[in-house]
Amino acid sequence: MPRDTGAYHHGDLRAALLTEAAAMIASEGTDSVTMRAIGDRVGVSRAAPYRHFADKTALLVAVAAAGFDRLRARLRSVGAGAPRFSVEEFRQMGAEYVRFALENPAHYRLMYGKEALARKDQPALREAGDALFDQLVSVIQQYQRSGAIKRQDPQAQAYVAWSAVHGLASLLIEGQILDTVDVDELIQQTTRTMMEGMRPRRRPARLAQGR
Amino acid sequence: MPRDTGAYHHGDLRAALLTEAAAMIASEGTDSVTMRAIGDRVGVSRAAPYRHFADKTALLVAVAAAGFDRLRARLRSVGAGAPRFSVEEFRQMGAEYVRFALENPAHYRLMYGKEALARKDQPALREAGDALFDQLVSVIQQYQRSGAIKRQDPQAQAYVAWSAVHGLASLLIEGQILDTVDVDELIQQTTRTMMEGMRPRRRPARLAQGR
DNA sequence: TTTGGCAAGTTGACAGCGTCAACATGAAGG
DNA sequence: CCTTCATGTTGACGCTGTCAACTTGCCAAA
Repeated sequence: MPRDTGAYHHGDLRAALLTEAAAMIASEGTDSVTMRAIGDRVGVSRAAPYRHFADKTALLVAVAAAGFDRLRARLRSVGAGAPRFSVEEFRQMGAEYVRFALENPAHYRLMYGKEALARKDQPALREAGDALFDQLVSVIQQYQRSGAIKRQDPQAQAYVAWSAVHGLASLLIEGQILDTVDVDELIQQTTRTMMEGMRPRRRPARLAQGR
Repeated sequence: MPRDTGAYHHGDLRAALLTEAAAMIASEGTDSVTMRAIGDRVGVSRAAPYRHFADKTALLVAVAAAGFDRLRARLRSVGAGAPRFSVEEFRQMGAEYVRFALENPAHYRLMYGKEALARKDQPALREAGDALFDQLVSVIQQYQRSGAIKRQDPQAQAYVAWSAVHGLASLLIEGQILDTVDVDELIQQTTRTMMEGMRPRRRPARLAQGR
């Protein structure tokens, strides 16, 4: 607190860069993040970030990883209104996922965009993404035990559910869905259809699977 | 064929640029497409493309639009093996959609990437995308008449189905899905779950719609 | 208390990028 | 034959990410 002003060494430049980058992404889009611009905003020269990140991609990857953490935390505190392990509660999680994307479109795009291709090289991003996915798998296992959804490979089921909400989020974010449609309604219908498809069939082996 | 060699005027530069851009995208990714590089490949200077496209984005948008056309044509010729309007036929369309994305990852990414945000300004892209969507809606209407899926707002149902396949395609393309999973199996399960959720309930008004 | 080393920040420079203005060329029609 | 104009070229500009070389100031050892 004392010598912050005019301090030659910044204090915690790494954290400041992450915060500022996230702010710029939210307000002006990822393209607005340049090394010069972010340096100016934080009060530092263009090359200073290279002491903390190997290159611009590494900086963006770190921001993306933080996004996964935020999303995960948000999903964990969902379903307060609905009964535990109810179909409704699971639907609410899906809806919350889509809402996160709609509220943070540029950030969401960054999380799944092509920078993410480096995830194999970027352990931070990989771990953050895996943590989110693992949480989904474990939720699904709980729902299977409660009988709300089919007992199948939970990992595969997680991918299916993830596909549904991620697909809807992407289409909405990228402007592929007509402005005339009611977004909340569409979210409801998507999550409901997905749950309907994952629910156990009434009489398992009657004529469900022909041949 | 006669005066192609050394011709000052190129002949059909616009078409050549589209072809070459698509080739570069497929083999080296969209980032490899620079005005200078594509000019070299086609045998023309860096500024020549500006006689045919307002800027680089316009060129990429045109390539993306061509992608929508290809995808649409491909989907139209699906389901030869399965009975008309069968659940299986519809599933095959979804699977084919995902396969297109897997075979043309960079192109698919371009079609739905941020360049697409300009689609409101780019009539060509908008029309190509809308044409694909309209085709999906009309297919859904046919399936509704045949009784294979629920009779609901076909447009909303189209968005739901689209979300499922687009989401799966995106996750696969961006490397979010573990290498250990069987991709074909996952495609099967995703399309099957989606169809299951869209299928009419056995006794329409028994306890399906609570309240 | 002095001093030496090292992490952290700065500046200058470079190549590559998209793009524009000015210029050149050549095919087509009077 | 000459004019016209779409279509190409070249030079230049500002912006980008990044690196090398330099500077600064904190911290620990003597």
